[in-house]
Amino acid sequence: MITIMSKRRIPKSVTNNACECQTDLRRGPWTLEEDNLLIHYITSHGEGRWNLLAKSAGLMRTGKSCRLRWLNYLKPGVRRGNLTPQEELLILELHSNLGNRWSKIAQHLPGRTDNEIKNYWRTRVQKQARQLKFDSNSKEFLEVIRQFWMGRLKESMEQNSSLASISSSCSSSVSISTMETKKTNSTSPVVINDVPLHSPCPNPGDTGTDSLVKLMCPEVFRFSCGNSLEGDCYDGSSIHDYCVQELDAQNISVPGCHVVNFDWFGEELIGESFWSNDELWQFKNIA
DNA sequence: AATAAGCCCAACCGCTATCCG
DNA sequence: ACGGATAGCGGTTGGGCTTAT
Repeated sequence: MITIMSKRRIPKSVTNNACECQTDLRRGPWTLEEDNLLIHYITSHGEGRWNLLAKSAGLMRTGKSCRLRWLNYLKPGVRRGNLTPQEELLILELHSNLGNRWSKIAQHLPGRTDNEIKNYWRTRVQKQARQLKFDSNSKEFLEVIRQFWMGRLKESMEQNSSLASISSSCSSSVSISTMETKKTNSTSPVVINDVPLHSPCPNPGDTGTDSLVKLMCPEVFRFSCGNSLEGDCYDGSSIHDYCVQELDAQNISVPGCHVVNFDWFGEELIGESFWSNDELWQFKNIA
């Protein structure tokens, strides 16, 4: 039995909602008693006909409210709690294909609701976009998501799977090019590895750091291309210093691409901190 | 310790699509 | 074909909680 009490809006009455044609309807957080009524009624009579259901169950709620409460909270199988890296990755992938079609995305994540996914997107992903000063729907931000966020998620999944415990002196580096898309035989759309993943770095041997430089400041990347960055173990500060140094050394004036006073990310950005504060810096495009 | 700011997410709102008589 | 009821969707709100000052 789900007994999590809602902490939301203070219940209040609304009189004579024109659509619901019912007086003195309750709004706000659901009480345990209401939850029990709803669960009991649906267990006995099934879902559907929500307005009728609300009345028959003795709930002073709109049918809409009952439906939402059931689907998002009470229905058996609804999962709560933090999204797994697999789920996050799948959401990012699906959103890149489907856009804000939350219900469609939710169909691929059993137990997760469209509301939850929507909230995740708004609170986590759009927050990232704001911090990077991107439009969350912009091509640039989508690229950042593909290159780094997804990379970190895949990396995390690999680490969690304990398939390899390679000790490295550079565990925090982003090595997208080495991330493999593992295949499974599953036909379920839920399985992340069956989702066509975006291509890794175009250059074999390209390091995550190189990719970051390339993405954030292509002009610097071009100068460093082939010379790499002496390994794949650079934190954000090093990259920034490198870019500034290269820009200065080459006397590069880069239209639309500056390395500006960067602003490190906080530690607790996204769940398990896939983007650490040493991996990205803020930059601006100057048109 | 007190207060402010920001985050999280359940719940609501408005709109559109679909169903059904 | 029409209109009302219902279902479903995406956007928005706002209150409790956490963190920063």
